[in-house]
Amino acid sequence: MNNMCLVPLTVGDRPVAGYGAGMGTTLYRRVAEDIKAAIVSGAYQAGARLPSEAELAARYGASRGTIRQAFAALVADGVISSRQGARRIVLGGPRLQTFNELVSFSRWARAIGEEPAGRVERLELRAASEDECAHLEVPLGSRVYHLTRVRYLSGRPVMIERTAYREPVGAMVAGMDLDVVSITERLEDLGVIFADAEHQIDAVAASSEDARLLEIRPRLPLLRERRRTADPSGVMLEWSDDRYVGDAVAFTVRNSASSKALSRLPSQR
Amino acid sequence: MNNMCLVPLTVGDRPVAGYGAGMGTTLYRRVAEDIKAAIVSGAYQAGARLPSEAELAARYGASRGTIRQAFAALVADGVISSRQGARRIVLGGPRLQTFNELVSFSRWARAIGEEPAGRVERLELRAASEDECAHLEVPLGSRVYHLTRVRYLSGRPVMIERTAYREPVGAMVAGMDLDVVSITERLEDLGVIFADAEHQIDAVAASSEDARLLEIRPRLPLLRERRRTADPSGVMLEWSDDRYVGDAVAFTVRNSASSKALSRLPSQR
DNA sequence: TAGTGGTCTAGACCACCGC
DNA sequence: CGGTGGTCTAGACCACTAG
Repeated sequence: MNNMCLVPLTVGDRPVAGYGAGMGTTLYRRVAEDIKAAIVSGAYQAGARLPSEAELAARYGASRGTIRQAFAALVADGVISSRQGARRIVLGGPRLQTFNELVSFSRWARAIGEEPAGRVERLELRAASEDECAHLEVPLGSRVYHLTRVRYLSGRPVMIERTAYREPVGAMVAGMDLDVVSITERLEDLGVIFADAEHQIDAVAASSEDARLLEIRPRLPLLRERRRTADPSGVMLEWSDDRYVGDAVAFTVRNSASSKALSRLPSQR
Repeated sequence: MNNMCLVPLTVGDRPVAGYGAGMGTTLYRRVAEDIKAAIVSGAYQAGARLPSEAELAARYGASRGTIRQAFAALVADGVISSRQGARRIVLGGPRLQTFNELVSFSRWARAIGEEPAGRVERLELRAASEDECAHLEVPLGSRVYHLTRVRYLSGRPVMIERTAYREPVGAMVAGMDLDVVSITERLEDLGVIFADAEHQIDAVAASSEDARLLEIRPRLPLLRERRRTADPSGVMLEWSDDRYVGDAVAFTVRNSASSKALSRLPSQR
């Protein structure tokens, strides 16, 4: 019983991605990585029963608490399910994305093997509307940067983003080569940290400007995502209205009795 | 320092809802409930710093691990955020819903103070399509129950649900008074347990049938939620295609680097 | 009934934040 | 620098599942 896929990696390991693994990573993250890798590799199919806590604890020379922490991360990600008394089982379905892939169109595009691109339609510094002040939590009358950009997936226009950036960040955005780079990644290079995001998703008909920019007919259904992103201390950084061509994109959410991260709201009026 | 909102409830307490609280509940759930209640009551505004683990441990006479478990539940729910070295802070925004409110239209409607209703358009037992067999994970040629129902919020039609139920469950559904009851709640009374759900959300144009049932014009944008729900052992119970009137409903998702439960997918084609 | 996960404790060391 | 959260241990008892 040595060459199992769940045996801890020894040397020269370079964890691919996921739980922030790396060289100086924590034990429970590595356990979670190993289990996830084993699932992705097909060693554990959907519905398969995973090893018990006790077995993994022995295999890694770790305490039970550490193994439980690893499993908890996988449950939170919707990868496995857990019930008292029974072995944990693998949940099928699409692989989930990292937080960063959700906030950055470019990162998401590359993660699914598509080539992201962007074309700036409008960039301006202007007084924020009342609505924008509320969402960005800045005083009335503040000036914010507005960016309107068309995003492409392998050459096809699939999304319009209309984003308002709060002041310290807006100035950084204004100085970028917006047609090429990922703003999110560029801002992170500059020390801006995106920590929490709140997404609101609904369906709207394409306006005439939407239709022109996306090269579709007006009134076709668009999937709208309005997003607020905050830094680690809770300061709002951006407020964005993104509209996807209806047949281009869908959102998926996995939830269970223990992990509830999605909410359904009635729209105003 | 006694009558604080975070002091553990003594006797005769009847926790309202949320973390599965009740009389014979666990300590960490009660701590989480108390904190959440304090946030909802306004004692801790968005951005406020919460008490430290050590302080709460002392106040509840609990160990640090238990308090951490309570905080972890709140982080998973997107209610608070957490970073090493700094006090936890309250995140603003809409209150999230329980898993049950997400799966059951009726429960959701009542939670937001609206009166749910339903009108059966069609109910039939027929052979499942190839697509349905795949989603319900039943053999090709299986028979499944199909239900088409229009759902109302305080008298206004806002959603069409087209649901396929896997066999053991379908028979139960067929025997219900579908115009009145919540199917989900009724099934739970009969011992069926909904444990995990996977939601896929996109935008589509209303078909002529959609338009007729929802009393709107054809081609208006609808928010479509396709949902698969499984029982605790991973057996698929239902596969549903729900379509909401565009300006009636939106979904919101809160995510952060530690809790990633949402995924964005390109649709086929 | 044996195995397994859920809850809880008491203590330890470290990394990070803010003063 | 002290306070704080992040990680980890070793052990205990209980509730539930499955054979």
